Amino acid sequence: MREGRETKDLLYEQVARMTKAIGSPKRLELLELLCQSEKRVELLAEQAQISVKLASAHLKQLKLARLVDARRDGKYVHYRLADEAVADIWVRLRMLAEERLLELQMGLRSLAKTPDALEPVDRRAVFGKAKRGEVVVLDVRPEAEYAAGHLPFARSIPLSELRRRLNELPRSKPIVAYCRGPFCLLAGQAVEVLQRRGFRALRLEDGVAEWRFHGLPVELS
Amino acid sequence: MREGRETKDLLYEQVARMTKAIGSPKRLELLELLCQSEKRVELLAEQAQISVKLASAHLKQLKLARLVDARRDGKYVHYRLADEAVADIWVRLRMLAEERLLELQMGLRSLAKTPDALEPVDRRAVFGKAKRGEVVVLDVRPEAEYAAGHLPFARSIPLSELRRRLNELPRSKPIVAYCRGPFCLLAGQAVEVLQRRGFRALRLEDGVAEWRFHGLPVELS
DNA sequence: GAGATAATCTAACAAACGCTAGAATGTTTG
DNA sequence: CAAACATTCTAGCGTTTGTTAGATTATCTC
Repeated sequence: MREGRETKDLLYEQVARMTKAIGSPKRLELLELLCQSEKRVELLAEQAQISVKLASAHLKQLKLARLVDARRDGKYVHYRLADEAVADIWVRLRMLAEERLLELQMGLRSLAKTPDALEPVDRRAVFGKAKRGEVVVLDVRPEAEYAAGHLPFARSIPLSELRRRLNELPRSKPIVAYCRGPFCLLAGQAVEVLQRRGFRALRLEDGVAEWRFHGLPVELS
Repeated sequence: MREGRETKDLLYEQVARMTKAIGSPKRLELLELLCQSEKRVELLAEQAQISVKLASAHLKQLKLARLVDARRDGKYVHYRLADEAVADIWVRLRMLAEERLLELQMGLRSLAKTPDALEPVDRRAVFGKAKRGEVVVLDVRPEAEYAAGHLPFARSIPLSELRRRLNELPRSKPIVAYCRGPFCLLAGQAVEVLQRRGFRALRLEDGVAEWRFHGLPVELS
């Protein structure tokens, strides 16, 4: 069975090819961004804080590994995840790393500037309270991402507009802000702004990918 | 928020570190082997058909990424998966690659020598039939792997002993053979042997990791 | 058709990786 | 304590990868 080894090598080789494509910091960030909504290269580059050229190169690799698809629209090229399962794998890899890598846990802790860390907001409880109107769920991502999918009962106020639009928010209820997920800074900054103005605000670490992952509904619009 | 970028980079960096460790053909093969049972370096090297030195180097990387743990026992070092979730990720990555990479599908097809490929044996149906004694489920992996976990109602006859022990098998019922999973050659070879001797035999592509993954029970003993 | 814009391709280089072979370590066994 | 064995460490190699910068392609707009 000498021929078997070669086929076997080919099989693992293919899985490795795909996994390697996932396994780069920038490409993981790009995938996370694509979990929010489909985007053009330039926007991806800006949001991942890399050059357009580099973004393009990374996206090419992701496409070669069949993790994303590209679609041309005039002079723009829009990229999107090739499969729901890619978002799922991203969330799983991140969770496994969070659970097992100390350095990651420390990094996350340093993101939560209010070192309370206490009561990691429970997503099902939030869902219930949002449904009954006991809290306001606030999506602080750019509006296009909100439109592509958001938590049920969530309102959209992008972080960039938050200071201008504080009057839309109630002081009577707690505000639960979320963004792209645990690695994203937007919700943390939003909570900071809100708390400084005297709102009762806290962060939900989930993004839509995490919400979906845990079997909770996600709304389009 | 200049400091935010650095922390963010660190976070993706960590997930990438772990993912990179998974993303190598040999290390994937080693992980798959470790999904079966804990093993010593020498055995892993032999089963993955690489040198002990190389196996040791790869295992070191897996350990550094906290994907596996090592335990010294006399002059041997036993490696095992650090977490159930690692097996789960392996199965998921493999399934995603199977679904999306053409080269992989072709490779798999060339493994199934009987190009029937028809009726990909349904695992739940097998479970039911095995329970009712309508089929014999046969585990053809080495005995130690069987002992560390096997499908319910499965009997163990390692491939290496199969020719000698054919008399233990009934000719009246279908025999369903399985091994380490879709990439493993053992079950295919067993089926070939059995069919040539006039048994009704077919292959179940699952291994215990796939079985577990799909929420079916796995027995110890 | 000229100029502007979005994205990709090419070339180049340093850094990281996969693999091999030789030396070294730790443990058991006589 | 010496010999045998399992495993790891070190050094070296060719290859692949991440990144940048310059040239190129495709599309839109005037």
